[in-house]
Amino acid sequence: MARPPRFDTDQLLDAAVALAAAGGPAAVTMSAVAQAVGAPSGSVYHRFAGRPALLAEVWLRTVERFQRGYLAVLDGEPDPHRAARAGSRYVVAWSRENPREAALLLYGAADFGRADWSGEHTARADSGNGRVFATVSGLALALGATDEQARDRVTVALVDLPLSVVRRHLRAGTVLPPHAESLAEECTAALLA
Amino acid sequence: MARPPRFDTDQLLDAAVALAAAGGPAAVTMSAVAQAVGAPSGSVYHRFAGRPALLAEVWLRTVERFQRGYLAVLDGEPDPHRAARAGSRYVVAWSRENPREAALLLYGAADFGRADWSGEHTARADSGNGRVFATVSGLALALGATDEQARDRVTVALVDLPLSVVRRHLRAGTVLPPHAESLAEECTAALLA
DNA sequence: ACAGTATTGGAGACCGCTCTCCAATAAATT
DNA sequence: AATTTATTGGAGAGCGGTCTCCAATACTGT
Repeated sequence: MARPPRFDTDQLLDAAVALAAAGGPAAVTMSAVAQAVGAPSGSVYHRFAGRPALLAEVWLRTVERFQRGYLAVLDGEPDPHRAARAGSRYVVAWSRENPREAALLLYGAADFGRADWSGEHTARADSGNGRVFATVSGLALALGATDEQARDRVTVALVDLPLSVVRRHLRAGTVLPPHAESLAEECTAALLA
Repeated sequence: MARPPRFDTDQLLDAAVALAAAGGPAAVTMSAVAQAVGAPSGSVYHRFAGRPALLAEVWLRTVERFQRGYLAVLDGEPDPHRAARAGSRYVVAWSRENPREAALLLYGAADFGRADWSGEHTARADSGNGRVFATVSGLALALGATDEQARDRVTVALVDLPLSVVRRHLRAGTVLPPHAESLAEECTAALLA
């Protein structure tokens, strides 16, 4: 019924991921993506309404891919301490397997122009964040964290700390050391003890 | 001997800090800085050789201001455990007092165009990082960290973890909760126990 | 074979940013 | 008062990025 596409959406987003990992969100321009896959700029604008839409899609695809596996790990383990350790380890392992996409996540949605996103895109972002927040809150409750500081501590242990372990390596573009998974797991366990 | 300056270097750098805190490194353009202080673009180019030089100066001034106090705290306390706790607390307290400059430090030198810096600027950056690295290494030794994983754990406890505590609040532009200092201190202590 | 349609391919207007250049200006020195 | 010098003030060229627009294209269903 129509001419088959030579450049599909995922191919363009893959190029955008590579550009962002190498040069930050600012390097993700419509022309750079077009040039990276050898497409004319018209093809890029055919799939994305504009640069904000492209940035939103590349951010959301990446963060949703990560969250899917992360939530599966946290929900798949009934014991909260073991769930926390597995989650921490998962963050590092996922970053090792997907270094370019992990480098993206070290930035924030704001760096990807969240202020210019459409309502649908911001809603998708909020929805994903809400699911993670709910799961972490449930885990914090199971761990007996009642006051705000204790809940913040669980958040640090589950989310921020494993990201810290990988941050310096990803930013430098070097591979993660072999012991990174166990380091993150031990640190998380130490915070929850 | 000459006409007195209406716009001095620190004034321009202050404007650059505000712009970076609000919109990231990409928002720090020569014209934006000029417009922020009401100066013509010529005045900005009179003080900075170009955009890379401006970005280098704003990054280095900020990171050096932070490191000065941080190293003083770490070196001022002979007991390594107490030094670590004090350092962790200092990171949070400094961020509370200097939210815009702290928001800068959440980015990396690479985001401020380190690749385009002059030799002098990269040398300054390396020198500061080297001093911090030396101090943290000395502290790790005093804490009995022998293998690489143990030393990484000290680095996480001293540097990455307190930064994680403040990251989400700074990125969101909200004030740090009152218990942030003690949260960071307790987490650091837990990792070093 | 034919018509319909999504997609390509690229030209070009528009805009903001970088950087250069130079005359005008205002203090300090003699 | 004359001279010197750092700085201001702003105009404008050049460049790269965004976005629009439209003809050409290549495939699908009938």
